[in-house]
Amino acid sequence: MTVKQIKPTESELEILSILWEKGPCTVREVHDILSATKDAGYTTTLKLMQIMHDKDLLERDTSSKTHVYKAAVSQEKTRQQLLNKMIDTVFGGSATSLVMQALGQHRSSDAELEKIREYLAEIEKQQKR
Amino acid sequence: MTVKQIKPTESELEILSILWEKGPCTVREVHDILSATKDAGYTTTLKLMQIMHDKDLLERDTSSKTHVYKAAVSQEKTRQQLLNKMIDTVFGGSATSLVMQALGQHRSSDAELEKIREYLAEIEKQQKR
DNA sequence: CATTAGCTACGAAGATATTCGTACAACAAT
DNA sequence: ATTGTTGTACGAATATCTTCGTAGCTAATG
Repeated sequence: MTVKQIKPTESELEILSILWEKGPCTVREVHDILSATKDAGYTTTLKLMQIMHDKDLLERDTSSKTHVYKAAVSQEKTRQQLLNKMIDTVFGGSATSLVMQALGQHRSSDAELEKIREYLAEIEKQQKR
Repeated sequence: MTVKQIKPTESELEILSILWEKGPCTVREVHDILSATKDAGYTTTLKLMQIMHDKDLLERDTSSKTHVYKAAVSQEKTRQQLLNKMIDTVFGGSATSLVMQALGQHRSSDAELEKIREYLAEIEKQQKR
C-alpha cells in the first residue's frame, strides 16, 4: 500500500497555512485573512474549503450552523512531502544540492548559521551509533 | 520591471530535466527517454515541447526537417526560483527551516555532511567582511 | 411579521494543463 | 510510382483549478 500523497494546490496551501497558524476557523475567518492579500469573493473561499474537505485535506465540524474547519494534514508531513518531491524532481534526488543552493542564496544571519551548525553536529552524533 | 518568472509545470519540468542533462535533443529523443517511465503518446510530447517553445522555455532549431530543441532557461535559475517560491509559500519565508527539514529527513552520508559544513564555513568567512 | 444579514450548497463559466487523433509534408524502401 | 515511415501542425476532447452567481435556509432586527 502506498502512502497517502498530500498534494495541495497553491490556493489550498494558502488556506492550510492559515489553519496551521490559527487553528480551527470558520470560512469567514479564513476569508478575512485571505482577502487582506488576495482579491477573491467569499463564496470562492467557501467552495475551496468545501473541496478541500472532499479531498480530506480539511476536517469540519457542522454541529452549528456556521461550520468550523481545521487542517486534516499536519504541517510537518506536508512540508516533508513537498520537500521530498522537490528534491526528487528538481534536484535530481540530492538533498545536499538543495541545502547548498538554499544556503547560498539567502544571506542567513549568524544566529541561523549557528543553529544549522548545531543541528549538523547533532545529526552526526546520532549517526555515529 | 519584474524578473521573468519561470514556472514550468510538472510535465514541463520533466522535459527540461532531460534537456539539461542531455543537451539539445529532438522530440523523438526526449520522448524515448520520457516513455521509459511514463506512458504517453509521441504527439503528446511533441505538443508539450511546442507549447514550451511558445512560452520561451525552449529554443529550437528548425533548419532541418527534424527540429532540435534545447532549454532556454538555466537549471540554476530555475532551481533557485522554485526553491525561493517553496521557502516562501511552504516554509514561511525561512530558508533555515527548509534546510533543517531537508537535513533531518535524509540520512546524509558523512561526506555530504562534511561538504555542507565546509560550505557553511565559507559563507561565514565571506559574511565577516 | 416582514426584512435584512450571514451562512451553505451547488451549478456553471473561465483558465490552464494534458492528451490524442488526424491531416499533411518529406523521404526512404519496395 | 506506390507504399510505409517519420516528422510537424493543429484542433479538439478531457481533466483540473479557480472563480462567482444564485438559490435557499436560519437567525436577528426593525
